[in-house]
Amino acid sequence: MGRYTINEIAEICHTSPATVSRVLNNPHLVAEPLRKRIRKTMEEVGYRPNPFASRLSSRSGWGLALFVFDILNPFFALIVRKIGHLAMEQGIPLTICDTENNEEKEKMFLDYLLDNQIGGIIFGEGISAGTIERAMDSTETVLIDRHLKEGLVSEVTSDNYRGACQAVEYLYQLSHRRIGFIGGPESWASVEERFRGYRDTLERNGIPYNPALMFRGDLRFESGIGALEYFLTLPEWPTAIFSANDQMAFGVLTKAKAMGIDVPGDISLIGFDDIPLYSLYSTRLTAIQQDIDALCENAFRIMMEKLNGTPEEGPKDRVVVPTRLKTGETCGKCSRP
Amino acid sequence: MGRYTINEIAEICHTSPATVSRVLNNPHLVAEPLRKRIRKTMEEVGYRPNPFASRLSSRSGWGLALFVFDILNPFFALIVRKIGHLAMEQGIPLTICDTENNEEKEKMFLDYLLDNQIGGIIFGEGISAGTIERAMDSTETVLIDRHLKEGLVSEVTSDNYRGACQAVEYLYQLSHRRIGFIGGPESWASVEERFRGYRDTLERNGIPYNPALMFRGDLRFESGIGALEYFLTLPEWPTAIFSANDQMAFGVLTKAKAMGIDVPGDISLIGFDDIPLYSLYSTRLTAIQQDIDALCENAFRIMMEKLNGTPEEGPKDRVVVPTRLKTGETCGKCSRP
DNA sequence: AGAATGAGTGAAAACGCTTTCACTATGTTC
DNA sequence: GAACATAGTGAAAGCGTTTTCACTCATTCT
Repeated sequence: MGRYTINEIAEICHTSPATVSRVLNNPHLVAEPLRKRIRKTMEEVGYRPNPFASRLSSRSGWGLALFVFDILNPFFALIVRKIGHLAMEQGIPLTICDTENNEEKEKMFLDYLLDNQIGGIIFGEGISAGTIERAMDSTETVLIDRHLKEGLVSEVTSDNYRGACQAVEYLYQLSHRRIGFIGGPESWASVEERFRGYRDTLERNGIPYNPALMFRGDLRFESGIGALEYFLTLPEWPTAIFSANDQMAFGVLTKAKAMGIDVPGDISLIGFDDIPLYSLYSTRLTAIQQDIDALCENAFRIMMEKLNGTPEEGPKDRVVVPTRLKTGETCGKCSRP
Repeated sequence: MGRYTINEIAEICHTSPATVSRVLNNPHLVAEPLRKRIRKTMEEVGYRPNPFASRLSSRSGWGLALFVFDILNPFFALIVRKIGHLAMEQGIPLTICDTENNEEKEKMFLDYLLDNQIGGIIFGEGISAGTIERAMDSTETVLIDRHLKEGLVSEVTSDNYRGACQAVEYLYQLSHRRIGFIGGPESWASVEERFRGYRDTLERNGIPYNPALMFRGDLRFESGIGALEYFLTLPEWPTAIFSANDQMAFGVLTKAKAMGIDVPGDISLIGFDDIPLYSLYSTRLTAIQQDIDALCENAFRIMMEKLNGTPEEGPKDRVVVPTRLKTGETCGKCSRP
């Protein structure tokens, strides 16, 4: 525990508490030799500033929070893990808010955080716009893999559009022409981007967009199953399916196996995310890989800049992280007309 | 944000800050009418105490932390979620520490938490004894699904021993006599309990324990695969397998399917945990179900009692939560001698 | 009746830090 | 050489609570 106080350090060094405080917060205001002496003493006695006193005095917020809508989803679990480590390295407490896709819970978490003068909040995809906007009024915010009104918020996203293009382009190269798409709720901007990428790439290759080949899921495993069932009711089955995330892709895969449909023999399948956990499955999924570490590092860096830096109100940062194609065993040359 | 201060409330109510503070912390010390008036005013102006001032003044720690060794494991993710909500309901910040099974990281997290005067720490299974003991010296600790030296720490565990007995008893009822067991590292006490339950139940039924039927895994999916491979090298295959957790059981299941071995036709399989997430798989696993909610609620309750209650140093609490058998599709009547 | 008890309250001193202000040496500028 | 910056430092006043201590009335006990 923080045994020593700033006063004791001051006494030992024959200086004043004010100066000691300065070497902590504005080192350049203290002359070199004195600064070194104070630093050394702190080191020796193992001085730790009392965070409560410091916050009370400076009236600034403390700590970060991370909102995710489903911690059981490995994509978010990885984000939680990564941000958790980044925060710890900087000595910043991180509160995880798992909203379970429930606006009521979002509100409770947010109220509670604002009461406690949180320093900043990082929001993941799937959190309602209302909650984010309310947070923005009172604290620093960064969005990770989530898009809100242009230019208003700092956000870090994968290049969802380009990623989707890569996926469809790849299937096109494999001679697929009837490509199904499994999307998500319209409110998820990042997933809508993938849809745009899908549609544009088709059209760029001279294939008109066919709404019958678009199935809206909810990004969960089960909707993958539903999607495949739907596609099989079509007079002409798609020869390939692009799923907006891995979980649904695995729904497709599982259902296909259960029905004796061969992947990629009968249908090719490509996912989005490339979650390492899914190596559990006996079949390695081909997918567009998101660089989760880069996503988190950028979001965290921007947050730190906001917390430390001058509160200049310029245009908000916007970082786009590239994706890459990770080939697995679920895509093959098209075998049907 | 906490706009009003205790002084302003006092002024409005024509009383002193001391009295206002008392209605917050020791309401019984304030006479009824005055107390009501103060409460009403707080309500009206939306008073929120400043947590920093409060902690600074009372010199007590703040917030809780939860250590888990792998947040990608759904069993722990569920614990994180549940404890997260319990904490939020009580208005207590919760820091998640995902140690990734790495003692170095445990140490960093702990140092950091102690520096920041954490109020209490809840440890999950898989955290090293050294870390826990160090924490116990400086802050309140509760163990969840983790056993340490008898009587020293408060702990909440599933009835691992009884659960294992249930599993083996069930297989025995189905006429299985050659039952394999997939265990975990010896250092995981909860898993060792399952082993004890396995062995004792066999012997109670007149079946001598056969070390060849015991395989030590690491609780990960991959070791399930390894376990099955090992069992198949035996001159006589087991007719049933009891896995100390679901993940390894799914390893077995996946490998069995890949090899064309029928479950439960050729081999029956029972797991431990019963994680809902695994409903993903097309086959519903038979498993011993742990009551995660009860585990978390008890652990949290004990922690709250420690934080609020008198610091009496009696024997530590020890809560054991019962398990139940959840039948799926992976166990059947024994078909081989 | 006088003393002793106890409930209810307020004044004031912490808690450990930040920050403003004033002050003293040093340069720097015409 | 007077007027003025500028760097470096300390004194002291907060920040919003909690907590100790002392005080005032009632009430109860001899």
